[in-house]
Amino acid sequence: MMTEVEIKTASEQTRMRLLDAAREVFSEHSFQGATVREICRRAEANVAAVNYHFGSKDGLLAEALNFAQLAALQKANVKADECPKIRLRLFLRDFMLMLLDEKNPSSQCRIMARELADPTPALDKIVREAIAPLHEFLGKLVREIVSDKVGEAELRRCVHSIVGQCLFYRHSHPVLQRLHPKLRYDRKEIEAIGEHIAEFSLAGIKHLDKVSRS
Amino acid sequence: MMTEVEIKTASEQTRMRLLDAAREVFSEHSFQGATVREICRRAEANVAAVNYHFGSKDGLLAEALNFAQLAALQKANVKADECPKIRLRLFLRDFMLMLLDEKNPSSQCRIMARELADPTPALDKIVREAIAPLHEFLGKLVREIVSDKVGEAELRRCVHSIVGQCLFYRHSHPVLQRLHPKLRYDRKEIEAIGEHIAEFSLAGIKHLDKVSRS
Amino acid sequence: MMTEVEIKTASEQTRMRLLDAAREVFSEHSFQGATVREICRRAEANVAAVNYHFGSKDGLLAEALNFAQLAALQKANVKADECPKIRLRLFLRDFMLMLLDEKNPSSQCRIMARELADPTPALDKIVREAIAPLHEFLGKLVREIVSDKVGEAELRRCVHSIVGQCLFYRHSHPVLQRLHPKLRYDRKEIEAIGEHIAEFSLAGIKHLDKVSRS
Amino acid sequence: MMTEVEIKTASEQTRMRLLDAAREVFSEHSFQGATVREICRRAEANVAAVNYHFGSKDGLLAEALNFAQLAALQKANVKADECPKIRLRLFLRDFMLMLLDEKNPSSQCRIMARELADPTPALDKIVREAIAPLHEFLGKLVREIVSDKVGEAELRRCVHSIVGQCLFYRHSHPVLQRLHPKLRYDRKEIEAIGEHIAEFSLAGIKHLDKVSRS
DNA sequence: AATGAATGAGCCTTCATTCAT
DNA sequence: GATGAATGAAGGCTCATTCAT
Repeated sequence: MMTEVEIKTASEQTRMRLLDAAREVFSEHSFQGATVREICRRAEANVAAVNYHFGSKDGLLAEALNFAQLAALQKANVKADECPKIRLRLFLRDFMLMLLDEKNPSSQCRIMARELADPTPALDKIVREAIAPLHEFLGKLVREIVSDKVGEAELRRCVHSIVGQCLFYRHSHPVLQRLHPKLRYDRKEIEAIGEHIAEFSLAGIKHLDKVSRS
Repeated sequence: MMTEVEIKTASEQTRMRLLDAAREVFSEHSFQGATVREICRRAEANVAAVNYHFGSKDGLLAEALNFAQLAALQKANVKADECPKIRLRLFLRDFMLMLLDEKNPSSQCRIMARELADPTPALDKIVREAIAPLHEFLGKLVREIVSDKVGEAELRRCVHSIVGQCLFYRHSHPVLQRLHPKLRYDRKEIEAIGEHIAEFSLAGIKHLDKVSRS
Repeated sequence: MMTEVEIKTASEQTRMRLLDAAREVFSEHSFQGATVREICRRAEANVAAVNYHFGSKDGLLAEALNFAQLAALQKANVKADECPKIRLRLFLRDFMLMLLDEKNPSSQCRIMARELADPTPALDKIVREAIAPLHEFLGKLVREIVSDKVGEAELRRCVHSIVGQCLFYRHSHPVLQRLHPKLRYDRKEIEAIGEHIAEFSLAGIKHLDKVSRS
Repeated sequence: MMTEVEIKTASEQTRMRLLDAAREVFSEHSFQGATVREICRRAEANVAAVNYHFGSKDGLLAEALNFAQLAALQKANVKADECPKIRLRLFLRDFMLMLLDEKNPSSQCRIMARELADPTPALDKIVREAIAPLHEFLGKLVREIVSDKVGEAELRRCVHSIVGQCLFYRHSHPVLQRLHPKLRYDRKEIEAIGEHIAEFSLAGIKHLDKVSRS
């Protein structure tokens, strides 16, 4: 005899498997390129399961996106009692690991990175729940580093410069593979990239700060 | 009375209209998302016209991509008898105008930016003919700025940082529109962005150069 | 109230209707000439049904072909405890009924006869599962009639002569209709044809046997 | 300056090349399987040439068919002052060479053999101009061998048996290639086949004659 | 007269979705 | 509640044919 919890879980298990499979497939192909059938096949579920559980392919994407890890990263970073430069370094290392490390189970950021360019019904949610907070977080962090003389527009561009560098490695992955076939994104390489972006960006930020003051 | 040139082009006009429409549609949707029918509709041509003129949708993409303008930019830049820093500034301004200015008829870079993440049969061509030369060009330019102490890997990452910042504005356009609805990419704004990327990157490059020397 | 068998078949009915319609259409037109739409129309099924149930048009042909009846004929013939000549007569009568009798639901042989000349992906299967066994069967039967003096090549040609005569009536049906518009293939006529082929062939075989011995 | 004859020939040459190419392609693929483009490609003519010269694909087939060689064969055979049995042997040898010898430029019979089963607008012409005369010719030839006791129906079946054996080798060529991959239709093999059909058929005919007399 | 360009109907197939159980 | 079966719109592409020169 099954307990109610077990029954719930049994019913929830398919749901979970679908979400996992969806994250996998959406991060490999684009939203358009992914097919409901492939997702259901990997989740060992019926073709109709997606529509049954999530209403539509769009609904599945919306639910598959869960930015808890990204939010946790920011939260943890804010708590860290370090100077802002060190916190930027730490954040960039973790963020790049999240974006590039295949072993990292959090593929939401990889999906997010894919969908940026191709407006999906889910894009509004992505922007609202993940990207806007991320930009805000980075904006505050940079603001801690620079003086008030740096204008909002310039500050925003600094954030864009940082985010742009990070996303580039994820977004242009197929290109980089062709340009440098030997390159492997192991943990060491990813950390080196994070470190590079931090150094590069901190120098850029400081320079712009200095220019603004004068 | 038609001139000889006009007669020649008369038979080429459909071809041109198809290429123009293709560039439009490919840069709006992804390669997968674009449909031959939509392209033909805009080109006021028959559905079969694409296959007649270009063999296939793939063939159309391959022909629609023409990196002449990007190559010209690099060529002109190399000829400029300026110091490398100024040349980087100039290049970034022109490159951003190419990527962002809607009035700029060269949408190839916009298409290119789209296809980076989603390997298409045409990606190899894009990498070979446009991206590899671009990276090589920027690598040489950065090398002129830094000392030999900076290793190849670090130099490559500097190029990635520059390209990443540039592509971000094109690639994340739908996102940025949602984040900052008021922002308009007029010529002045685009030039400011180019200037920002130049300042930001030059500072980053110089910093990494200094670190390498020590 | 449905029996269990009916329930089982209920979900298979569309499949069966598709197979029946396919056999009909494939035997009327060639594989190339037949269209999935026409098959689905006759089966009162959706255009996508063929791909859903059989993967492709090729897959449908492969499944539509089922040589059970032809194999059964050979099996039953082998068991018959008669002299080989009588068994040849019996086989030819049944084979011609299979090929020509419109009332005979086994249209596989009619499809088979169509595809012989126009290699289809399914031809290999047809040859392997139907034609090769048929030729082997007839080869053995003829061998029982003739002495060992008759060489393999000659024996094979005897089989070809028999099969050629049989297929002619099926294959050249449209021609024969035009040549002899009054002729109807009722059961009596078909049996007369089978009897003719048997007499004609037995005489040919015996003659070649005699020639080989001398 | 071109002479009128040369002009005519120049104009006729494309026509001829189209007919040659059509015969080639029609005998390789079926009428449906053959494409106008492929024919024009081989004839080094424009895609529109077929419709220009022959009105349609159907018209091309109708004109491509020319049974002169087959008719000549029959005519020559009738003139031969031999006994009917020898004339049957001769005819079968030449007919098989016409059907099977790739070096034989007369591909009409090969086309004819293809189209028998798939009613084409051209089939009526084929039957009228080639098949009916052929059957009549063979009917007369067989009649010379047998007594008046043999009925018309039986005589007709004898003709069918002969034609069926001959066409089998052409029609089932793809099958025979799979059954006996080593077999090659060189001149020697073709003549052996013709000889076999003659011996086999003569024995069949004589037997049926004897049966009818009794 | 003769052709490169263009046409549109139709092909097989794939897709997200809905239906009947 | 959950699923195998079925749907129909749309996809890229091929074809014989026609058009404009």
